[in-house]
Amino acid sequence: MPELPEVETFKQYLDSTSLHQVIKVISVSDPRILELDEAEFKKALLQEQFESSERIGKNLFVKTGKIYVLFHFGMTGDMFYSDDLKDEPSHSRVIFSFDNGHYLFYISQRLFGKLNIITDLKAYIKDKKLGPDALNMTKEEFKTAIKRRSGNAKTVLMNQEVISGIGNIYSDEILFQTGIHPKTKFNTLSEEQLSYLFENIKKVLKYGIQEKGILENYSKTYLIPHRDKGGICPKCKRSIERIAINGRHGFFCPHCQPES
DNA sequence: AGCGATGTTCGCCG
DNA sequence: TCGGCGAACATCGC
Repeated sequence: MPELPEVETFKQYLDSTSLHQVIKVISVSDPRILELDEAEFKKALLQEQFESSERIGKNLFVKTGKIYVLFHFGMTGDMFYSDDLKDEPSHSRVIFSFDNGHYLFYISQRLFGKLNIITDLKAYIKDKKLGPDALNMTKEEFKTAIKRRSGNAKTVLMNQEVISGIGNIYSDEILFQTGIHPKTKFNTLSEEQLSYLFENIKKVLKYGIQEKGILENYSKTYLIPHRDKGGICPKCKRSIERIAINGRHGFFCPHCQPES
């Protein structure tokens, strides 16, 4: 599921369900999801509580005592909270059992997600070269982040070292709403286009959060509901096209997003 | 049966 | 150094 709006939705879910409960048991059904030794992971968290969480891009950092647990969701991550083990979802990989009899399931169908323990958040962000959070960045941070970027617009938006949080689907939507062709060289965009792009990044991501990342519910005026073969542009009613960029498939409207 | 999927990372090449 | 490209990771559904 997860780009920024989905991870923000997970954050709100975790904050409203899983804080301030002592972790009594951790069950790891597939250790490949852990970026560290399973014993170390458990040692760091057992008898601790999740106190608060912080999201940066697609990363969710959950604080316990003086460390953080990093939840990364890959392409198919999810979480689920329940008071009954029988509710265990398919592809649940790690289960946190709390002292109030509830469980938090970390789900990852394709095992592209990762859990880790982070002792120094600032150092981790620096090490990963994580760009400013796409939702929370200021205009100044945005301008600094994109300085001298010459790659195509879609690739730059999806580069987590430039701005963090935007993935394949939302980059398409943002470029669609801004009227920029996905292959436009970033450093050819005008000041005006950049301002409009900045506004639309915020607007689209906020809308996604408001809709809890449930793409099926998105307004038909968005590109997202039309991202399939035979899709029709909601603005001009012409055909949506699919192109390969950055090892992914992007969708755009050649009429509303002309090549410059 | 084969392809592709909301992500990240690495190696190769220009 | 940057950027484009392809592959790899692992699984499932269309």
